[in-house]
Amino acid sequence: MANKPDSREKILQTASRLFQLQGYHATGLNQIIKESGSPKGSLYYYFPNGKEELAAEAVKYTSRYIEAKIQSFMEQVPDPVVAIQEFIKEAASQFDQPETIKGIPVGLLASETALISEPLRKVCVQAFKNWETIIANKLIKNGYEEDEAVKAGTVINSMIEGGIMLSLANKSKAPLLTISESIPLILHRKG
Amino acid sequence: MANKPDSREKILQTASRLFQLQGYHATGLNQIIKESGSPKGSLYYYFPNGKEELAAEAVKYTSRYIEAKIQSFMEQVPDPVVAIQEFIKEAASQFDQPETIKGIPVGLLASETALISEPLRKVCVQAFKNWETIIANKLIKNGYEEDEAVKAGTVINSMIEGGIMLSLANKSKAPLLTISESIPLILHRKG
DNA sequence: GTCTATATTCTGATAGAC
DNA sequence: GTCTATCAGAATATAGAC
Repeated sequence: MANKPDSREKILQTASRLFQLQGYHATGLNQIIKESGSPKGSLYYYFPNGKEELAAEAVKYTSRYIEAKIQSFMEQVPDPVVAIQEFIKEAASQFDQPETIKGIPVGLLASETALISEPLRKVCVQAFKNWETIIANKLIKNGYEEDEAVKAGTVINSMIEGGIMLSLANKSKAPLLTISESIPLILHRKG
Repeated sequence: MANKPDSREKILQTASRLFQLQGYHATGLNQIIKESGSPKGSLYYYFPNGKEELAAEAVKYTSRYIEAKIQSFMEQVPDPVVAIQEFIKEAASQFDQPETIKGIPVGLLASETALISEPLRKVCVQAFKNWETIIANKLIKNGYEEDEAVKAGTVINSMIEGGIMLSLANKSKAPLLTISESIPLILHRKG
């Protein structure tokens, strides 16, 4: 059980990176198979439903990565305000120099496909929900009422996604850092 | 001076609508000329630099429209918190039923093109800056310190753009309404 | 099962008729 | 100046060799 679907993994990894960076429509299947080094036949063998299926799997792949990262910050930093701020600062750091930008989670792909593909829309919605739940659970664990925690999760997720978009457009980490500064305002002490 | 560049205006109007709704890469020039009823020759006559120039003009066109709308809310509602909340609620209303969705300002196009077209990136950045300035000026007029007002403008703009994205993906106005509820937290009384 | 070569459609762009 | 017909290339997808 050592060398199983290594080719599938490579395609998925390359696709995830390119979809995040360029979006759905700007990323061609030819580019994916070229950069991953795999032939096009493998792509349709592993993802019989073509681009849409590949993109859906890529979103799940990216989502799990981000989930793990958020979870890690929440577990390691006791104060939820500081934990969220540290996560945002880490996300901001990549916008320092344009050539270091690695990806724009799934906001871009979600916007592109929400009106044209139900399967893709649903995996994006699920990704957002998972992230928001991790944040909300951290807040609940720290004394927040459930309803307030869930709403705060949505607000913080919006701020981060919007902030990533502004940082990308401005080629500057400044917008995301400003967002980070405002987190204490959203999470005023409750309990 | 009655029937001047009526054809140009029609192309621009159709292009603006489609770019907002579908994004840059998903919107073909053929679709624009088909829906606007104009021939392709006219498009390249009025926009010699092709798709990129047309998209840049479309962003400016959309930006002016949104500017006027924000300005209108800021002038008619005295309290800045209520004014911003009313603007967000109006933006949210279109996500009630999917078929009524008119557009996603410029966030989608900005994300798609930030890394591949400097001219497009710059017009998007300018649009964001204009909107943020209108909000910041309203806050300054109501006793906010300039530095705080500018930062609040960025935060609110991020929340709105992120909220639009979430509402689009969820096909629900709920995320934007939650954003609206959280505006008082950002704009706690200062002066 | 893995991969290559090809089919079909559509893209942005242009040349040139009127 | 206004528009039509067409270009070369890229898109997704498939057929079929091995």
